[in-house]
Amino acid sequence: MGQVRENLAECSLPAALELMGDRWAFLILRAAFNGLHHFEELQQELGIARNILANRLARFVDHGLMERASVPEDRRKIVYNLTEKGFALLPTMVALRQWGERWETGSPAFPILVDVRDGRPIQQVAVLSHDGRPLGKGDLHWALPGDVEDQAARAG
Amino acid sequence: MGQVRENLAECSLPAALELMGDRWAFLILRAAFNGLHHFEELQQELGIARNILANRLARFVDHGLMERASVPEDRRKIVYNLTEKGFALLPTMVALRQWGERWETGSPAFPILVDVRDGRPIQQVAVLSHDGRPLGKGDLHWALPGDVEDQAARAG
DNA sequence: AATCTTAGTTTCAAGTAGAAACTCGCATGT
DNA sequence: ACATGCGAGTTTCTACTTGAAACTAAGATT
Repeated sequence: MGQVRENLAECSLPAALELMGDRWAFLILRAAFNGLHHFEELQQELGIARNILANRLARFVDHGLMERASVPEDRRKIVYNLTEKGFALLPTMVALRQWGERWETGSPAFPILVDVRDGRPIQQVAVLSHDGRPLGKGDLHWALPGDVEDQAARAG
Repeated sequence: MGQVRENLAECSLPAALELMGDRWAFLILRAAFNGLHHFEELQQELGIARNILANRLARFVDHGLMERASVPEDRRKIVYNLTEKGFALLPTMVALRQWGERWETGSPAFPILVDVRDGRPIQQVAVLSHDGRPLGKGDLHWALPGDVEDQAARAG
């Protein structure tokens, strides 16, 4: 992989990490993916401190990852639902979980994610080239604006 | 997506997050992907406090994400290199960055990652079915051990 | 009316992050 | 050989964050 020393701080990773860069963020997200929508459910399932959970949920709502609505049938209850933006973190979450399975816990944790159509397990999340080849260690390169347009022009 | 309330804590996400669940972990990783291998380089590039950097590097080495070696030509210098395990976090990191580009900073940050062969930008990291279809909100389901083997047997 | 639930907030102790100064082995210039 | 500088940390001390537990305030239940 090439060396690009300029501009490392200007990418969107820091922005993403400001929200997701703590121990609980992905765990709350995963619980939400799994159909937990209420404060008490989340708190008990995760074992997170109540103040921290309240703080994180508020942050998620502020940043548009979740929507907070009260339930009409029982107006004490609040429902937290993932927005499209929140759901868009699924690939990241799955990638991290798969990494953990492969390299930390030593493989297939259950439950596993399957395609609802055929019940088959999903693929490993990978970095793919434009035509779908999986890209590894030596296959990647950082490019600046000019480079990419040149290449696209040459290719197309 | 189905509801699986049992067993949420038994998956590998918490294990992965113990290592990667802080603000700096992915930034250090990314810097390493980008060819920064020395303490001072990392410290200056990231603006991280020296004690925290030292602590994180030690943890990465402990957990086998990086290898620490001293440089023969200048024995003051230490080189930190990603192991296979560390490199295996690339899809997670790229997924998170792409999410940030799409939803936080509002798109194409430079430099971008391209395939070194043809110079073309990489695909969006996605969750794919066994046959390569991208899977979205309603397409996923959590399955327990028995379910999956049944399906595989039925399909194959 | 009394009690229970849900979703928080408050309080305070303990832990972690951050900035700055310090150490220590090694290299370099003279 | 000696002074100076550098690379990779460590120490110290302050400020912020986390976490556990108790508390609160609407709204539901009996």
